[in-house]
Amino acid sequence: MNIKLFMLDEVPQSFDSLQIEREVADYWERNDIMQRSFKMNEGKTRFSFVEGPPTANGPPHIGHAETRAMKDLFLRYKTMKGFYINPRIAGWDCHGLPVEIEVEKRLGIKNKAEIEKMGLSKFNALCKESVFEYVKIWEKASKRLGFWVDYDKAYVTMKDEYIESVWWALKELYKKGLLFKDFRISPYCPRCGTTLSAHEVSQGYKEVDDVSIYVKFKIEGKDEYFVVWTTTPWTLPANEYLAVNPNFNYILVDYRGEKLWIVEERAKAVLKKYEVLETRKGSQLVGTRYEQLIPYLRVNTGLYVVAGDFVTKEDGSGIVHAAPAFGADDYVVLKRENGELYITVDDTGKISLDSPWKGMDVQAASEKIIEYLRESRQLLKTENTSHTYPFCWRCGTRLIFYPVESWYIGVSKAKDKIVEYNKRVNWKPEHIRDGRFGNFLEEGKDWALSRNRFWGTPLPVWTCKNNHVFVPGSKKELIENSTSIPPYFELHRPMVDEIKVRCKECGKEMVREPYPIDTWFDSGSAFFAQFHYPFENAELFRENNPVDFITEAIDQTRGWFYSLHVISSLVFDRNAYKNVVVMEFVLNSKGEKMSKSRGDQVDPLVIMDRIGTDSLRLFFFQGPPWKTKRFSEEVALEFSRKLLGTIYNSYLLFSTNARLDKWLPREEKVVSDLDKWMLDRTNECVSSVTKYMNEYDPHLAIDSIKDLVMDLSQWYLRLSRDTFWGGEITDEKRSSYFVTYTALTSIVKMLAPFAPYFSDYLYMKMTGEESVHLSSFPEPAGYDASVIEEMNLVKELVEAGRRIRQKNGLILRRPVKEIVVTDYRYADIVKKFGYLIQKELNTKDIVIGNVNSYLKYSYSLNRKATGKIFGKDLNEAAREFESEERQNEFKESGHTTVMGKKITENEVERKEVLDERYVSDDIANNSILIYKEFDKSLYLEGLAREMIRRIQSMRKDANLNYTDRIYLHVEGDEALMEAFSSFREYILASTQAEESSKVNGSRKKWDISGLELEVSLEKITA
RNA sequence: GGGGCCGUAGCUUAGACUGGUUAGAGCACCCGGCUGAUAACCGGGAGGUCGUCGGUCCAAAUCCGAUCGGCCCCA
Repeated sequence: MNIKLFMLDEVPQSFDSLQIEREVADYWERNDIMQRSFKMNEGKTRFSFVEGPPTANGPPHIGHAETRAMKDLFLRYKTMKGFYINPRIAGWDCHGLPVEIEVEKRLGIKNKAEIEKMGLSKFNALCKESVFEYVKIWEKASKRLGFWVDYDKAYVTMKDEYIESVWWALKELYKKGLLFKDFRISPYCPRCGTTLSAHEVSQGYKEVDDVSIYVKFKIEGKDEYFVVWTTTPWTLPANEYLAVNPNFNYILVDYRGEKLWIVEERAKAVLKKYEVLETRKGSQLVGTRYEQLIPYLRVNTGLYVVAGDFVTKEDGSGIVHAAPAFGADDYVVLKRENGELYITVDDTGKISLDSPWKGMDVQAASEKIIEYLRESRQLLKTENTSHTYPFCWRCGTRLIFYPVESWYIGVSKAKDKIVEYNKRVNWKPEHIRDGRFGNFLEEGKDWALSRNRFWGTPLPVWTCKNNHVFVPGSKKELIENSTSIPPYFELHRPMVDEIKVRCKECGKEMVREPYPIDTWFDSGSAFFAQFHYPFENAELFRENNPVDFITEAIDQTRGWFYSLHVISSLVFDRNAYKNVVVMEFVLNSKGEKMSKSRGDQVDPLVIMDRIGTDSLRLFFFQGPPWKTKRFSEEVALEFSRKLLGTIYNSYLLFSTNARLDKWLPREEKVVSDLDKWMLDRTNECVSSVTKYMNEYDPHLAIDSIKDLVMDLSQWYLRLSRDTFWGGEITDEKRSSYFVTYTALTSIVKMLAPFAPYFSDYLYMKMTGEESVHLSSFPEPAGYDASVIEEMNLVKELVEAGRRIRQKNGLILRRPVKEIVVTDYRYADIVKKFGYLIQKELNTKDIVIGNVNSYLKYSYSLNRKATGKIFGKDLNEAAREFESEERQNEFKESGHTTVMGKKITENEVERKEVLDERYVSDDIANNSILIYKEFDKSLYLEGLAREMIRRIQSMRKDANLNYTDRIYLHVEGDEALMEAFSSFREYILASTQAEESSKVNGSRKKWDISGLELEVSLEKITA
């Protein structure tokens, strides 16, 4: 053990965590401790981490504080374990809709047209500016929280270098055939000319009454019809397929002379009266060809029945019309059937198909189409339906589903790989892997990458009129292929849009596809793009890939965790990360999500001002990270007061005494079994904390630390106080100081990642070293588990003794003659720790005995067996049998005579009764017996202790210091005076008193179990 | 509509994967103790239909099924 010669430093009597935090923060700042901790393991084994970049479009809330505390916890821990973490930097997510909306709000504008009007250049400049407005607040809160990462070297997703790395990845995907253009059927506002995000759509649902219709599709070459239901007649001209559920039963019915197919369960509701001709499974109808309902569109594909699991029998006819351009399910069918896409409506919501309805708005066209169908006798019936339908949240226009071109990442093509790699990730908690995350991966949906917006990483795709494609994988590649290049440009719109490329295949001019990409692709590239890989830092990237550890809240399962995983699987053919801790949300004290609208979001900075950073952090580490936590200041304070306050007090007690003895920390010979235990117990704790931290179970680690602190304070120090305040410094004292010192320094070090301010404060006080964060984590050492087991038995024994005393009115103050231990498990520990048990239980002796020596047996008549013998005299007989004479006779000979009848074992029940001089209780069940009778000497000693207690109480009331001496005079009942004279020396020494007949100080009368006592005392001055 | 997590004392929770003495702690509460850690410390007590119902089993907080409530993700 390497300990610096250093006098333990004093701490104030009262514990002020806020003051400590201020002092330590200031000290860190002045001495550059953070940067030095970053560098201290340079060249050693790496541990890698990536910060999940927040979009700083508002101030951080308490949930952000939790994730940042969790990240910091493991970074500090790994650093103390000797790992080198580089990069250890912040990161900021800069692009995307949230930023645009923030700017729109500020400008008071609300649609794309207005942005285009003001100019992209100006708008994007504002976005860029806006990003960093909140970063300062985030930095301040993060630093205060003790989240130690390098803020000056933060990666920033809007920098050209970062974007270039993203472009490189996209080019890799393109080369693998995993980046392609396709249609996406999106909610679309024809008036605003824009698609809406899921979030926007969900804001605009309204209850509406619509006309829905049932129409008849004629089967080719037969006089039979499919009954089809729709609420959007304007899509009928674009019909390409009919879908049935292969598992449902469909019936052919005779309905007013016509033969109609409909799903069995809906026939009654739709047709009322009919005759069933035939029943078939949906699967048997698949492939049936039918005639086009409305003949204006020339279709080359389709016009047959397909199977679709999405078909239900809740409403409609169980046969669904599919117009692939206007429905997501319909489009899936088209893809599967490999059909052609027909778009019969233009992007302003007007019919574009050459037909009587051309130029009409889709709603108006629907009415005309219904008329057309009625006239052509294809309409079966109409119905009024009330349902919820989405409207544009900005302008109130009814949304339609409309095909929008989008670039995709071919996730579905590589699904197996993605699913496979997920199995190698260590998820905390484990169920996320196969549950929420695994299920999502199984869906294997292609990733729609492009966005119809402005502020984002530009999609690096140029196309020409002949649909040839050029994807530059770097700035250089773009410049080399461009026909004209501005003198200065950056990889953002609109500058990048101005760059034109000549097509290598046809020589035509190529222009950039106008989209920026999904921001999740930006952040999901962080594990390589933060290095500007592959253009720079290739070695550093390799050393940090896959990343050892990431953690974020659970909303990132389909966000960042997903984008990292997919990008890494597709681009690098390996995992992005090895260990991921998924955190649940922080809720308010009622268990509800905190929200801006409720106004109960709490500002972490305000909380830290009030309860201190260490308290806030400790709150987060209670209970598993993956469990929701209800935040309350009271709960946070309670936990930290209990833990940190106890450690502080322990140090105060220890240092006060050690300083008086001028003890300097050094290794000492361990002399007592109690000391040995404390060391073993500390080592045991170090082992388990290390294990828990390595397994990413921080809550178990902090629990273990807390248990150790309690063992130190409530058991070890309590029992060692006598040793501490002996006069001279002895071997026992040295041993005890050394053990306490070892335990306390271990605790403080283990606690350092959890409560960095407090730990460093005490660490410096007790070691004189620079910082706990520049020190190393305690190494797990061997320990003797049997010693710990033994001490648990000692505790159990002492606890039982106290309990039995209390229950039997044997207050601890009065010594008892003996305690008998009858359980063999206790035999060894009584030999070893008997002195300790004796002291704790205030007994003159402790002995091991056989329980049978302390039990007596009493016998009573077995009433069932003897009822017939004695009849109505049974009660009298029983009384006689219980007399001493009969009992003795029975015990000696095994039989006796009662009321002239012979009684043997068969007529008797035996009961165990504890010797009446001893007591035990139900829980101890005679394994521990306390002798409850007092002889005169014990009685007097007890009275002496009673008197001491009263005198001490009066000393305290008189605000005397424990070194102050007093004059003392006592008067009272005879027994008390006898006790006083018998134990005079003991009483006077304990109370720092001299006897005096004339005392002018405080005077008080006491009642000690009915005995009167009058005490007078007075401080001796000078 | 689909999926996931959670529900144990007034509050914070352990135990659940792997069923087995009396469901274990801490805070608060009540009673008591200690009085050289004193605005600290120690002990005891009270407080639990383990959300509810059903099943499996000799035995269920634990496994299975349903159901109610909370939270989240997706449609």
